[in-house]
Amino acid sequence: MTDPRSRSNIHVGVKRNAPDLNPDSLHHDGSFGKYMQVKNRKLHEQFEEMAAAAGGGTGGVFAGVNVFVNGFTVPSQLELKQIMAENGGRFENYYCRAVTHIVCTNLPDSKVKHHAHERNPPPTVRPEWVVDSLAAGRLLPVTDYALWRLRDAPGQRTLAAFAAQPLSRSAPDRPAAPAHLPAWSPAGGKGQRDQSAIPDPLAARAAKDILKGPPRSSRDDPAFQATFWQASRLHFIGSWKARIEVLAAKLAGDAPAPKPPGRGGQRVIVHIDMDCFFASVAVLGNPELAGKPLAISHSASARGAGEVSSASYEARAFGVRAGMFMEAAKALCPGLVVMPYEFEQYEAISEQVYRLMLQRTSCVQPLSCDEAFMDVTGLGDPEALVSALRADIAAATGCTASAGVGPSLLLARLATRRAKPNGQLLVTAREADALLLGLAAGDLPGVGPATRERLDALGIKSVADARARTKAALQRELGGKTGASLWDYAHGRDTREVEPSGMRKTVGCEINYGVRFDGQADADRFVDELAVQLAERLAAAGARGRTLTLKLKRRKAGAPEPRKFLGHGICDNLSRSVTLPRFTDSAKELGREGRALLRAVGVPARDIRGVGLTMAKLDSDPASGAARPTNAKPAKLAAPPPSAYNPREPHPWNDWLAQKMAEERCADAAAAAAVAAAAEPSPGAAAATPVGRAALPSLSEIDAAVWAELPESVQRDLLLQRQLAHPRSPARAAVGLRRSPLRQAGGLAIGPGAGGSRAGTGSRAGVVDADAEGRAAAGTPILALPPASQLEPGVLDALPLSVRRELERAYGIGVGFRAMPFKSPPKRRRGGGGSIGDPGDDARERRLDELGMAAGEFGASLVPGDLEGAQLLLRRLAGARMRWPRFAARASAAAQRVQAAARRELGAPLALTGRLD
DNA sequence: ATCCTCCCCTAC
DNA sequence: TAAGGTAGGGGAGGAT
Ligand SMILES: Nc1ccn([C@H]2C[C@H](O)[C@@H](COP(=O)(O)OP(=O)(O)OP(=O)(O)O)O2)c(=O)n1
Ligand SMILES: [Mg+2]
Ligand SMILES: [Mg+2]
Repeated sequence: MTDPRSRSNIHVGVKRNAPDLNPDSLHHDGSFGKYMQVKNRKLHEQFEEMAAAAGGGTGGVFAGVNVFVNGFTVPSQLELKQIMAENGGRFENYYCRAVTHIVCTNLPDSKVKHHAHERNPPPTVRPEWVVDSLAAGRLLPVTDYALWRLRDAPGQRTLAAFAAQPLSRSAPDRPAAPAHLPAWSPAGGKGQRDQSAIPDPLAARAAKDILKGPPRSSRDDPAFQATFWQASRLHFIGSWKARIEVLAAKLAGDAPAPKPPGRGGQRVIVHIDMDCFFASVAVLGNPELAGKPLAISHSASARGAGEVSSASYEARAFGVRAGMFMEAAKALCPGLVVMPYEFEQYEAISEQVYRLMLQRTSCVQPLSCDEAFMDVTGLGDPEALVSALRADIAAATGCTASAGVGPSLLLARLATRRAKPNGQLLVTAREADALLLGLAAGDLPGVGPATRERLDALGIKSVADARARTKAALQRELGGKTGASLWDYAHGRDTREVEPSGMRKTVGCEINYGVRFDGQADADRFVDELAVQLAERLAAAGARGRTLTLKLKRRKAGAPEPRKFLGHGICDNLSRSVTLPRFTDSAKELGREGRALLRAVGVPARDIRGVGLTMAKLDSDPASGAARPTNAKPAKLAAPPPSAYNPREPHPWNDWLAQKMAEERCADAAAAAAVAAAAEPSPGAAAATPVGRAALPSLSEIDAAVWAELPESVQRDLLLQRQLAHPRSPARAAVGLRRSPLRQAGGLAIGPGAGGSRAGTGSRAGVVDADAEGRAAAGTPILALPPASQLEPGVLDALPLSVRRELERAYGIGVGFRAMPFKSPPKRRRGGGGSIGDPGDDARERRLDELGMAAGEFGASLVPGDLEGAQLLLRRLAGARMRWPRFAARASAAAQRVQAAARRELGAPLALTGRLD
C-alpha cells in the first residue's frame, strides 16, 4: 500500500518522514515484511547503548558469543541481555545466522528443534550455561548444558510455537492423534514425518516464530510498543480500513459505475464477506487442515488466555467463536487445531479481493479487510455477478466468500449471514419480512451485547418483539437515534447508501495490553512513544489536529491480577482532552501535551493498565479551525481518585472483590452462586439480611427448573466455570451497557458515595403484601409505592417505558403517548453529594429508578453501598422465577437489569461467576 | 440552539 | 503465558 497522501499530495507526505525507522511503517508500504528488519535494527541500537552504558567492551567472558534467548528463561531474557552487554557478548533479539548459542529452558520448544536441522545449528544451552560461565570466568562446555529434548526425533511440533503444550488428554474425537501432539501436527495421526515433508509456508512460519520471545510488559521490553503492534490482530484489522481506502480510491476509476435506480427507485446492494477469513488463509498453506476444527490465535494451550481470532465452521459447530479465550475454545473443542497469524497473507489476499470487487463496480464501500458493500444497481443480473465474483475470489485466493444481495444494505448484510459459509443469497423486499421475523433482536446491526441485554430486560428478544413496540417506545429506552434505527431495521427499513467512507475524523493509537509502570517516568516515556506513533499516523493520514485525547485504563481498586497474562483486567476508563491553539502533528508537541494530560488525570503510574492517544479536530475538516482552545488554566482540577481507590478510606468494594478473587479459585463458585440464588427465595425477608454464607453447594445441586431459566450465557458460564472465558467483544472489555447506577468510572459500583448523592427511587421501594396489580398469589413480592405526591417531577419520564407503564397503572395515571419526534425526557436535578469531578458522579444517578424498581418489585431494597443486598436481590429474583411462573418474565428482566449493571462494573455478573474479566 | 467534553457502544 | 485496536455513532450534561 502506498502512503495515503500520495493520492493527492505525493511530495508533502513522503518528505515529512525522513528515514523510516518506525516498525509501524506498514502504514507506509502496506507490508509487514519489513517490520522485523526495522525492529531488529532498533533493538540492536538499544543493545549497543546498553553495552556502552555498562562499559562492557569486547573483552569479557562472552567475547565472541552471540546468544538468542528463546522462550522463558531464568535469568530472564532481559537479564541475559544485560549479562551479555556487560561481559563482551552479543545478544540477538531474533534468531539469525549470527547466533552462536541458543539459550532455552523450555524443553519442548519446536523452534529449537527446527534449527537442529540446519547444517550447522548453533548449540542450544540452558540459561545456566550463561550464569555458570560468568561465575567461572570462562566459557564452560556447552555439552554440559544441552537440552535433552533436542535428542528427540524430528518432525514433532514443528509448527507448534503456539501449540507447544501437550494436551492433558487426547481429543476424544480424534483418537488417532497422539495425545502429546497437536492433532493437526504432521506427526499427529499420520505417523512420523520427515522435516522436509513440511510445506514451505509452514517452515517459513515456523522460522518466523523464532522471532518471538516471551511476551513482555512495557516495564521490561524496550521495544514493547513495536512488538505489540506487530503482533496485535486488533491493530491489524483496526488499521486496515485506513489502508484499504487508499486502494479503493485508486482502483475505483476503471470500473462500471452503478446506474441510477430504475422504477421504484430500488437499488441492488451486495454485501460480501470472506468465510472465516483468517482460518481460511491458514488452510491455504496447510490443505490437510481443511475440514478440521481450526482456530487462529497466539495461544494454543488448553489453559491459554489468548483470544480466538477466527474459527473455522467446523470449530463453530463446537461453539468456538472469535473473541473466546483459548481455554474456552479448547474446552468446547479439545481437538481444536490452532494456527498462528499470517498478517502479510491477510493483507495480500484482502487486496486481491478488493481488486476483484472493484472490477465489478466502482461503488465499493470497504467495511473491513474481509468485507465490503457494493452497489451493483443496473449492472446486470446481480446473482450472476455475485456468483462470478465469488468464483473469481476463490480462484485468485483459494479462499471462499459468501455474499448477500438485497434492496438495502441491511438486507444484503443479513442475507450474507444466512448464506454463509460459501454461499450466496438474494433477498427481495417481499422476502424481507420472512427473513427479519426469523431473527433475534441481537442479529440486527447496531445491537451488541449491551443493547441486547437492555432489550432482553424489556422483553424484546426477537425482531418480532421489537416490531410490537412503537418507535417512540424504543427511542425512550435506547435513545433517539438508536431507538429509531432499531425500529427501522426491525421493519426492514434502511435508507443508507453505499458510499466510499468519508473523511477521517480522528487518528489514534492505544495499547491496553502489557502496560505496567513502576513510576511516573515510565508512564511518561510510554506516552512519549505513543506520541511518536501518533505523529507517524497523522503524517501517514496527511492530517494534523487540534484536540488531543488521552485515554487511560486504571486498574480498579482491589482488582486481582487479570486472567490474561499481562492483560488489563478490571479497569476504570478515563479520558481527558485538550484543544490546542494550532494544528499539530509534531511528536514532540504531542508528547508534551500527552504527558500533561497524564498528569491532569492523576492516575498513579502503577495503576495504569492501558494508554491511548487520539487526535481529533483534524485539519481535513474546515470546521476544526473554529474550535476554541482549552483554557490556559483549566479550572477543572485533576479528577480525584474515587473512594474505592483511596487507601485511607478502605471500601467494602475491596473486600467484596477480594472475596471474588477467592471465589475465582474455587471451582464450584459459579455454580454455588447459582444454587444460592435458587435455594432461598424468601421474598418477605428483610432486605438487609446479610448473605454471609461461606459454604456453597456444587453444580450438581442446581435445580433443573432454575437452570432452565438461566440465560444461556449464564448457563455456559456455569457449565464451563472458570475454564471458560466469555466470547469477548471489544466493547465488553470496556465498561458499560449504559450509565447505570451500579457503575461509575470512579470504580464505585454500589458505593457509599452514592448514598448522599441522591434520594434515589431505589430506596423508596419496600415490601408489602399484595401486588399492586392484584394479580399475584399470596406471598407474591410486590412493590410498595410512595405516595404519588412524592414522586419527583419527571421521574416517570425518565423511566423505561415498561416500568413506567406499570407505575402509571399502579397510580392510576393515564398513559400518554409522546408526540413525535423523539425528545429526551427532562432530567431531574441532582441532589448534590458525591465528590466534585468524580467522573461517575452523574452516571450513578442515571436510571437509578430502573434498578430501584427492579429491587422494589421483588421485595428487596437496593441500598447504595449494599452489595450483599444486591446479591440477595438476585437470589430472590431467581427464586421468584421458579416459584411464581407468572412473575418469571418480570423477575428475569429485573435480574438481568441488575446483572447487566454488575457485569459492566465487575466484568462479571454478581455472584454468578468466578470470572472477573 | 449548538458546542464541547467525557463517556459508552458497536463492528471488524 | 501472549500481543484486550480503531473509528464512528451516539448520549448526557454543562458552557457558551
Ligand atoms: N473478534 C474478532 C473478529 C474478527 N477478527 C478477524 C478475524 C476474522 O477472520 C476477520 C474477519 O472477521 P469476520 O467477522 O468476517 O469473521 P470471519 O471472516 O472469521 O468469519 P465469517 O465467516 O463469519 O465472516 O477479522 C478478529 O480478529 N477478532
Ligand atoms: Mg468474514
Ligand atoms: Mg467480516
